[in-house]
Amino acid sequence: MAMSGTDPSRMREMNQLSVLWALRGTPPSTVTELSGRTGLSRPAADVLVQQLVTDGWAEVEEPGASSTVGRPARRYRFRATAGHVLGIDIGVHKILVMLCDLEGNLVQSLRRPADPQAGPDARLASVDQTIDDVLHKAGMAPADIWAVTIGVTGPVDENGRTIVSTPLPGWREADPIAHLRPRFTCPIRVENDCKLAAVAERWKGVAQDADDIVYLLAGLRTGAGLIIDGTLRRGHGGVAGEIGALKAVRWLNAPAHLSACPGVPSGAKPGDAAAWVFQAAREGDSAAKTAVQRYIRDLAVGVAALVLTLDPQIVVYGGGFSRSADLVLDPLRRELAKHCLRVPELRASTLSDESVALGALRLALDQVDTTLLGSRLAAPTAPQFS
Amino acid sequence: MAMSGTDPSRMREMNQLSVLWALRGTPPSTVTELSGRTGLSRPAADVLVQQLVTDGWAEVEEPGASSTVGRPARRYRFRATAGHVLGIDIGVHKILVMLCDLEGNLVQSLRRPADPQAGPDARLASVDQTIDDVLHKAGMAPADIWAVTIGVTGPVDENGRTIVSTPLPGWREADPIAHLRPRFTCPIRVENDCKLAAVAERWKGVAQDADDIVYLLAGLRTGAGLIIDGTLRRGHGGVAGEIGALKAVRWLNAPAHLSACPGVPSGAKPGDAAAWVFQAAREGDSAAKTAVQRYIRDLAVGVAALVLTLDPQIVVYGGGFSRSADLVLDPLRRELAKHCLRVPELRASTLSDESVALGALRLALDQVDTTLLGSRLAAPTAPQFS
DNA sequence: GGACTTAGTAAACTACGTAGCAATATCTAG
DNA sequence: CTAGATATTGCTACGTAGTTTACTAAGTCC
Repeated sequence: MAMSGTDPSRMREMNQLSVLWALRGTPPSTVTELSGRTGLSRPAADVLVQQLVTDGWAEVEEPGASSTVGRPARRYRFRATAGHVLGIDIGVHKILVMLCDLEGNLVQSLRRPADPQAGPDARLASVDQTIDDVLHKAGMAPADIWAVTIGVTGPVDENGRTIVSTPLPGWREADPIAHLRPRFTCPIRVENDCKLAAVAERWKGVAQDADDIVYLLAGLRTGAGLIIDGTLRRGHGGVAGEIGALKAVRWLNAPAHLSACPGVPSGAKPGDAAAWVFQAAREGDSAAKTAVQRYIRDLAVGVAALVLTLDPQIVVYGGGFSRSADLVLDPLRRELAKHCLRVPELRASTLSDESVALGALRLALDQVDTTLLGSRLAAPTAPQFS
Repeated sequence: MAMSGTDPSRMREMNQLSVLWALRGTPPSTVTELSGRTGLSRPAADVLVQQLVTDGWAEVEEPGASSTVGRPARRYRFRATAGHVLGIDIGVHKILVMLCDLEGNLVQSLRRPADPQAGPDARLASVDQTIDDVLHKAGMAPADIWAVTIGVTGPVDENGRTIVSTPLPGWREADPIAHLRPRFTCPIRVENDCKLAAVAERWKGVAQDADDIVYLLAGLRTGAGLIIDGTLRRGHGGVAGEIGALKAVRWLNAPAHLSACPGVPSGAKPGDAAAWVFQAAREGDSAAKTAVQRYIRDLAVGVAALVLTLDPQIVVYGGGFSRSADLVLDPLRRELAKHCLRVPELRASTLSDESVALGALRLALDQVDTTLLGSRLAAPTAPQFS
């Protein structure tokens, strides 16, 4: 709560930021609209937005055919293409790189299959290649990128290194930030995939209306991401949400109920096996129904621990298994009712497997917002370092 | 992140607030010091602080014998006695009312024993009496009170009513805010005792340096209060931290290990029994040592669930049993190491059983800060309503 | 008495708000 | 179909508020 004194030039800076924020996320606006949205007078909004245009933050749209009475108004819009950010999902089976502008409009997206056995060097080389392709197709250079966020499985420390365990072979030796640092001058951040998916769900998914969210990444591995008071929570050491590590919470075994179900086609990959069980349960196979029930019962204990701890508004069921949410949501809700004092709303994710990369984009955009548009308005160029 | 436009008069208001915040929590300051602390020029700080004096927010201290070279400076100080707040702990066995000024200096404190069997009406009548006594001894009227916060056991909803269960007989029927509303015009708030104790620990206890805290109220009942990113978290429905409700977390049974210990003097009250067991364990009694060990083992599961979920910086061991922290902390740390990915710092509370009332004071002060000293500077009088 | 610090005051600068006027379009009446 | 009324934008001039800078006066210690 430490406040600091203000002088006229700072006031102007704040008002300029105010106009900039009023410009963002809206259709091209007239000066009068900006004046109304910021609470500033029309002349003030006018000079401020013109300054934004000369600075490169905004663009003018000369009046065309007007639809209403009165002189047609010149319109201004946020120059979202002044900068771009990258969101990267480094998964076991795929690498996904997304590129969007400052308003979050997707510009380019590229997916490459990855060898599950590949070591960190090979995997990072593949990431490099995918980034190159995306930048090339978008006609951009690394210097045009203002922020990069990378999602990986497993807990991540503040330096972007994976700490405990991860299904990516040898990944604990990898240092993705050091690897990318020579190519990018902008901030680079690495974050856990569950946490990024949670962020994506609040940005473009089913949790846009909530500030307290527990996100479940349900698949062959189970994980969680927490958003509290609208902010992604990493915890003091970056391992918030890792309730699955508790022995009483059998998240490691929960998906095993599915692959152990009798009747699964022999030789099926674990992911396919789970899909088969869900489908069989949907068609009435009693063994499959039992397996799903056991899976949900084990899953519910961990969810209940998260819910009892945080009392969130929504629990989002995401990840690979969210395709089978129709089978899971109602029984899970019933299980939660047994454990919890107050059962939160339960929703199924509608984002596909792009959620991690989407969340990475959002975090990169947040980085830009705080660095360039936070309390000081900087020039519209790539910020340096991290 | 919605910013709003500013004009010169608002700028002055902000600067006045800035000076006020620079004045608080420091010894009486000269204008030059204020100027340095706020970043404002000396003349600006001068007129602003003089305005604060005429408004009643600050007091002048005419220069006495100066200790340094140069003309002795007039000093200004925050008028902490402009308003006061009440912090009330309604417990099973006691009622504690504390009164402090706007800087948190304790003015008056009064404790009354309470009948554990007393119903809500009798208990609230006793609260009324204690409030009256405190106000009388301090020479104040209810109108001098700017905020009231009450702590009770059990989960509390946003209207101050106890939701689920509570050891206070019949308390679910009680409506403390409605009861006190006729006497006070200021905001009244009711909060769970664990949450308040957590706040107290960060204010005056062992967790002043941390922003992510799990507070453990360990006694005959076990509870938790969470502070995340420096803010007390209630959860969406006010039941955050109630991990003890999970069946896999046997917090309800954990203290029973102590009272069930063989050798406990028959007829001892549960609290005395626990104290006896701790003392016996300290003296080497093996049965007592086993009982303590079992207690800690059960306690640790719930703590681990909280820690794995939130990854806090510190866990504070508070409540009635914190007197025996010497026996608990090390074994608890070892248990946590078995469960957790990262073991946070474990500290024993040093606040006595005043922690709930202290936390209530702090929350009431926070209320005053946001209402009167938040974004607008109001006149120094009691705020209205809640 | 000199050095150092604070207190108080006047002038200059900056930024916003209001008022007013010209420009540009649509609507309506004859 | 044309001309006036109406409405909205674009722009400039002026007044107000607040801060900074600069300067003078005042008080204490060495």
